[in-house]
Amino acid sequence: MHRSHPRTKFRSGCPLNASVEILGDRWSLLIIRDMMLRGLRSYTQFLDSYEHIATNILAHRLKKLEAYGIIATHQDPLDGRKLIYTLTQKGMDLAPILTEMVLWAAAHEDTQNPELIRQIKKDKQKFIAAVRQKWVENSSHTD
Amino acid sequence: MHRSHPRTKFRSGCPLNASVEILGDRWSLLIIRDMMLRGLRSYTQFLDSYEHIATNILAHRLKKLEAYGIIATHQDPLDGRKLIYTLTQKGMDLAPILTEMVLWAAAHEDTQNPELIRQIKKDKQKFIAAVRQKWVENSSHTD
DNA sequence: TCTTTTCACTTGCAATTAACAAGTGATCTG
DNA sequence: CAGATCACTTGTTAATTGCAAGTGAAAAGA
Repeated sequence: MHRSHPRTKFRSGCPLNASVEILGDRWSLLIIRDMMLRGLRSYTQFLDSYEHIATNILAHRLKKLEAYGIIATHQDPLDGRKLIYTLTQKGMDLAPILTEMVLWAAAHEDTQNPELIRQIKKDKQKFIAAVRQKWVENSSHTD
Repeated sequence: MHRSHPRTKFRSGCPLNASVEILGDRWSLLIIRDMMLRGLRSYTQFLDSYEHIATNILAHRLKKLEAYGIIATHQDPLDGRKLIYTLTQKGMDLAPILTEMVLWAAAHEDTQNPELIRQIKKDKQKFIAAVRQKWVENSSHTD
């Protein structure tokens, strides 16, 4: 493991295509949401999240996200069984994408969490800054 | 066809989850990019695009995007064989998401199209406004 | 007019990926 | 030291994707 980068090249050089190849599936962004907005950090926490990802898919996605440098894995110093997953800087830089995706769905689909939407609409940049600040405070970013 | 909405409900009420369920695959956003940034409007044009989508997948994606109200389909008045695919307002509202995805990949992956990236970085809002203006001018939005 | 080409697909099949259920080994807790 | 918890792995089945070929309607060319 701990490949710094996957071996396959992208289908094209288009930056949007790169994003789609890295993030374009039904689970990756939800794992990142759980880390970024809900502060989740462990395998079982992700398993127990709203949408109920299958355990083998979760394992694969965590490996992929780590391979792309979006998350980092550390051992819990207090519990030898536990692993702690954290967002890297690259992972935190996904905040604007998640934010825009929340706004789009809130505007065009029937969704919940009006408080989150209200907060983002009120001041988008402030929201992103607050999320980033929380990450700076909580993380041991040795990555 | 022409269902106004797919019958299945989302896995959760989270707005990000809705976006992921609608857009989270390896092709949808690329079709939207081709329409939004490259002005493509027909089936064969999408087939011939950079990443070479398979024809059956393209047909499925177009149906899905239409079912979600992201694109609209019209007959070409000058050619009975041709169908013209256009973005709806809901589809145009994806511009900020695409823009942020381009910026993220440009910052963290090895990508091409530096001119596009320069333009977006220079003034993001102006870029989005220009894309939207082009759509207003070119589209027959009877949707 | 009649053949060929273009257009938007569909169909069939193989390969890949996702989802579900159960199990594993290391570690911790009571 | 028994049972629970942790982060997974290992089957197996279902669904999706990708590839190649084909189809029917409409247009263009000879």
